[in-house]
Amino acid sequence: MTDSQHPDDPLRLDRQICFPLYAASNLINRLYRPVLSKLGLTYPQYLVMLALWEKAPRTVGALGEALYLDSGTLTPLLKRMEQAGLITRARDPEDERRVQVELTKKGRNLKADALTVPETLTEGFEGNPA
Amino acid sequence: MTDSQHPDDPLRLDRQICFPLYAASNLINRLYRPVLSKLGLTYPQYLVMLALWEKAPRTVGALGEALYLDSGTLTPLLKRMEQAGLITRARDPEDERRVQVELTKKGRNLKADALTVPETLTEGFEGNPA
DNA sequence: CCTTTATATGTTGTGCACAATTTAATTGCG
DNA sequence: CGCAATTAAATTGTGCACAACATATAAAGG
Repeated sequence: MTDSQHPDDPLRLDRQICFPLYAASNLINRLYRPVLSKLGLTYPQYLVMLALWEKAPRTVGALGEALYLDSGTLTPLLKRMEQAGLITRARDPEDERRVQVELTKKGRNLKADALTVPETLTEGFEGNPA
Repeated sequence: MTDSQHPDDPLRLDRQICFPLYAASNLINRLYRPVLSKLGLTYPQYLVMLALWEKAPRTVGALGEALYLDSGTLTPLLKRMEQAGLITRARDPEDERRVQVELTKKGRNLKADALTVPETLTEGFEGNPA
């Protein structure tokens, strides 16, 4: 109906490349949320943990570069993670402008639990009976 | 370096499918923001306008189905668009549970300006000198 | 009728995401 | 040295996005 009325309209929703990307990103967030909440993490917090499990300590700026996020997003997020006892935040004595983010023991130990996350999310795919 | 140390780690950031999707969605938002701000729209508001330019009036629920968003997201967003004079919100007399969202004249007229959005965003691609 | 039950939207609270601005520390450079 | 320019984070304000809950209307069953 819409198609026959406006076949060439560049503003048709089903012509947009970015909309499915936006919708998929929201969907991902919804899928991860119940799984990650068992670990006490949100999706962006989970990404920070992935980055830190690979390499720590890292500065706020280095985390932002890895995750394509700025300090206005990361600072409050990291403060919540510090409150949760997963990380520490400390000014770098070498350069007092920088804040070094380090894993706590609790933060390092969380990786063992996180290992089940990828498979939990792929359950139900590829003929999985669940 | 990370690869040689943890070649099989399923939690490596560069093994995640969802992370590039998340990062791309944020990037899209950043790209659209300056272009859409000239129209007085945010990206989700732009999607609502696309949906309404195709078919209006629509209920809040129908918009949510089209855009994969719930009422907790849409209600305040639609109120801001109503404040901006782009839409009207009115209870459906047929079924008072429903709220019909209709375009105002200003909202309909905005489509002419929005037609430049897709090409503005693709400038710089495909050997475009800009 | 009249009481469930379902449906549609709104409200509240938490947590991003980002632009714009601010603060503070470091680096140049004359 | 002295001071402008740069860099790194933090702050502020706006606007999503969603879960959990609340409200109100409508439909359905006895």
